Amino acid sequence: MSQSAPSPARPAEAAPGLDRPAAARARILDAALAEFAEHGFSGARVDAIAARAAINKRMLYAYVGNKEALWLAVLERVYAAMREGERALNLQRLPPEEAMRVLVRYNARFHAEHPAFLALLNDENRQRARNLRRSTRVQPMYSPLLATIADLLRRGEAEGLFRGKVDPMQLYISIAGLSYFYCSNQHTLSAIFGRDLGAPGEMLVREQHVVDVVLGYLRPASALDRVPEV
Amino acid sequence: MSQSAPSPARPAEAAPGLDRPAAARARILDAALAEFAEHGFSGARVDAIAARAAINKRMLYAYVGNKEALWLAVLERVYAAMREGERALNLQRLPPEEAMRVLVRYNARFHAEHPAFLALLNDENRQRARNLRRSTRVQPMYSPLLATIADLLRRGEAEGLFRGKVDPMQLYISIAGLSYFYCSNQHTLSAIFGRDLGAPGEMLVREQHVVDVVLGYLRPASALDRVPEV
Amino acid sequence: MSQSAPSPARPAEAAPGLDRPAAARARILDAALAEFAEHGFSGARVDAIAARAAINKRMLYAYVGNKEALWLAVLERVYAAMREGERALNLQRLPPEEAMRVLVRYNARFHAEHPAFLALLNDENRQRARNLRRSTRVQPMYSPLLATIADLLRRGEAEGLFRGKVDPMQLYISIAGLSYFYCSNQHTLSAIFGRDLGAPGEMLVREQHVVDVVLGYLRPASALDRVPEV
Amino acid sequence: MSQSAPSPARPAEAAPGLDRPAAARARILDAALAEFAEHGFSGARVDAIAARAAINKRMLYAYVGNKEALWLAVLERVYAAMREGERALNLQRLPPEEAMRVLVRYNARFHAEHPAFLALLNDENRQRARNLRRSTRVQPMYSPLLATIADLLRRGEAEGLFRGKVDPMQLYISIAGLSYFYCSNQHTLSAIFGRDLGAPGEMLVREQHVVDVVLGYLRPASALDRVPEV
DNA sequence: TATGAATGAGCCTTCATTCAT
DNA sequence: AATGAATGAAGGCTCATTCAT
Repeated sequence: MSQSAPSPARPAEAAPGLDRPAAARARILDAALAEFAEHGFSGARVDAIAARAAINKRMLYAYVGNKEALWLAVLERVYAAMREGERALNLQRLPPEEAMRVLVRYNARFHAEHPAFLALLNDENRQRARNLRRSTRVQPMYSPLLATIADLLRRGEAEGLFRGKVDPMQLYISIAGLSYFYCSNQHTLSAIFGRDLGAPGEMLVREQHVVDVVLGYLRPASALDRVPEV
Repeated sequence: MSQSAPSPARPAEAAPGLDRPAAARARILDAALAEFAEHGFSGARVDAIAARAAINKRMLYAYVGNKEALWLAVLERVYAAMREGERALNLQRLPPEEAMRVLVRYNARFHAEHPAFLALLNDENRQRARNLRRSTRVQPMYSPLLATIADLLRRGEAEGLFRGKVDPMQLYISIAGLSYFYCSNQHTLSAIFGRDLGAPGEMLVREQHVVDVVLGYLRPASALDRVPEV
Repeated sequence: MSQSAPSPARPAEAAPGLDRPAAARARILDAALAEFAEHGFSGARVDAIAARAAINKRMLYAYVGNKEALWLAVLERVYAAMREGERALNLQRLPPEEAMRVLVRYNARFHAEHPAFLALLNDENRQRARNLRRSTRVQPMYSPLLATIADLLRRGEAEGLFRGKVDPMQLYISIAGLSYFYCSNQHTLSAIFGRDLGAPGEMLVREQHVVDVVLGYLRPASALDRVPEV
Repeated sequence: MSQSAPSPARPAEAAPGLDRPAAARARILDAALAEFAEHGFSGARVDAIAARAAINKRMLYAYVGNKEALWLAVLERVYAAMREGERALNLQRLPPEEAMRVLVRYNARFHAEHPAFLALLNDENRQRARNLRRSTRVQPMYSPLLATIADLLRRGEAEGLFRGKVDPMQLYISIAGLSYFYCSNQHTLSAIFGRDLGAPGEMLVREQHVVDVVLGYLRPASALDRVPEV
């Protein structure tokens, strides 16, 4: 049909705004993310990725290089997505306490909604970040985040809402860890505690708990009259 | 037969108190833990495990069955070790705040000192706890822990030291997550933040931070005069 | 079309005296010779040839057919070049001994300067001359050569310079073999004898040796007063 | 049957004097030589080698390592065979002229009877002796040969049979080259000259020619009365 | 004429597992 | 109890060749 209608606007492809190669590359990365998350790096099968992406295996290699390059590309893309979401929160425009709550909830939900990302990160850590260390794109994403958090803490402390002397990096790691662990280890935890921690209700409970922990921790010693509410 | 005849007279083995098969089995599990942690389940090589254990590959199969059974055996052993350590803390004999501190620090150190355990758990979660769910040994280990924590929280609340309405399981997951994430993701975090988070000094800083977060969170709203000290 | 219109006015091409297709074809053959010589027929990559020739792979197929046709084209061209050089020596105009020396030296230098030709021939022989046998162009090149050599031998014998009963073909094969083997097997010989036989000085020594062998052999039994000089 | 007759002399194998692994290894090398000679290194198929050797592909890798190691093993074995034959000629016990004739004929026949060796050498040279250079076993085989030839030349010169100032290495390369080229390039030469140079009769003619060339060349200037006979 | 994308078969290598002793 | 040899099925990657434009 696109042959009989040679409108130059539509590049003969379904994917909107992407030419054929770019669309194929995107399909490949999606497929790879899924496969890697399900089976880990070693367990993932390039054939399976090609099949998922509905692309010829040879083209996959033409587009991405090899399994390792594919891994790194996926990793970078997913890091970028997470950071871009954080950036879009515009935390600096919110009052400190609300900003903190928003950040915590964003993290919790991102982790809950992107189990593949967690799986990927875990395997990358098993390899001692061998691939990520080679990337020049990820590290620069994180200094703005730390700056934002530092600013938040300063503002909160100035307003008497937050305790002082909190290291932004440690705090960020705590925020992330509180929901990361719950999501990443959801299956073993469920098995251990005999409870389905992946159920929607349970996720919400956890999210609230994480908010409570973070804000509870940040309370200044003198804030007897303030309790974090929902 | 060697089980029914624990005669200490036969010193054909180096391992003290273990008969030959038991020693071999132990060597196999050690080797498997290391190999699995380094390469993940799929990446681990049965040949490599046999070589590490200095045992014939055929014997390995005779002792453990196959790769999957090996995985589960390793997993159970490591869970048991961790829980046994927690049990030995005898938290119920300590005052609530100190008990909490001890529990948090134990967790932090266990995670720091057993990276292989974390790697194993991550891969098990990637498989949706397929193997762990089959285990009948691990789940029973954890109800006593939750009971202990619940008791701790009750006592702390009664003494006006802890806030009320804290879910023991959520708290335990938080305690674990705060140090788990830091240790498990140490390499990617180091890459991202351009800082070696595995350095001994950094580990201690983290440990203190985790203690602060947990106890800071647990402070009751009215505890204006209490600040967690080192 | 560019053949029927050899207007020198259209300078759209760098190659002088060649229209576009012919220039492309020449580039392809050069590229193929190099690639085939380096990697052998099976090891040569069509992609690499196209890249070396700076031409689209599809065009390569349009111009030459396929890998095998390409091989034959290269082979024929290189045979033709060698024979053309021999023809241009105009041996029949020289006195027999000098003519022989010139022929021997030409051969030696051609082999030394065209290692790719040797590599090609070797691989063609491995295939039992499968391709060359299909060629109708090469065989006719060689009868004039044999005639020339036969004439040389006759003249030399008549003048009492050469021994009699020498088969021109055997002699030609000997002349070729004496330098071919040295050049073609230069690397293994160098390894075996622990000496770099490819060094310029060594090549000259070899060339002189080959002249000595051929002329020494051709001496008639009664030629006590003649010694081949440099 | 070997089970019911546990005679320790027969190692349950058909191959005489070889245990199972050694026999398998020998079969592999034979198969590899044939395959490499027919198809070159790149064209040779490991599957085909395994099939020819009637061995499981996996075992082939267990025995030899990989394709390259296989190549080198074959190369070394064939070099050793050739040199061992030369050594067994016991040239130093023969009068110089006869010794030379024997050496030349041995070379010619070895080349004629081992086309696979030639094919192997050609491909090794295409790779610039990449593998052979790594071998520590081949080079030492050749110094005794050169010493023998040098001794031959000395004795011949002393007896007034050979010319002086002949470099043993150059002479050896000439001897080899005269028959190597004929054999190695037999198929292209046959195609070019329209004659089957591989026919038994033709081989004998060539052999005689090579003897004539070598001994003809070696004649001293004053040896008017000596002509090399058959 | 010229080109980027596509393809199916095949290659080297490795794996978890079992046989035969 | 213990071992070296064996195996069939993949797995990552590449190739010569052709399609669609």
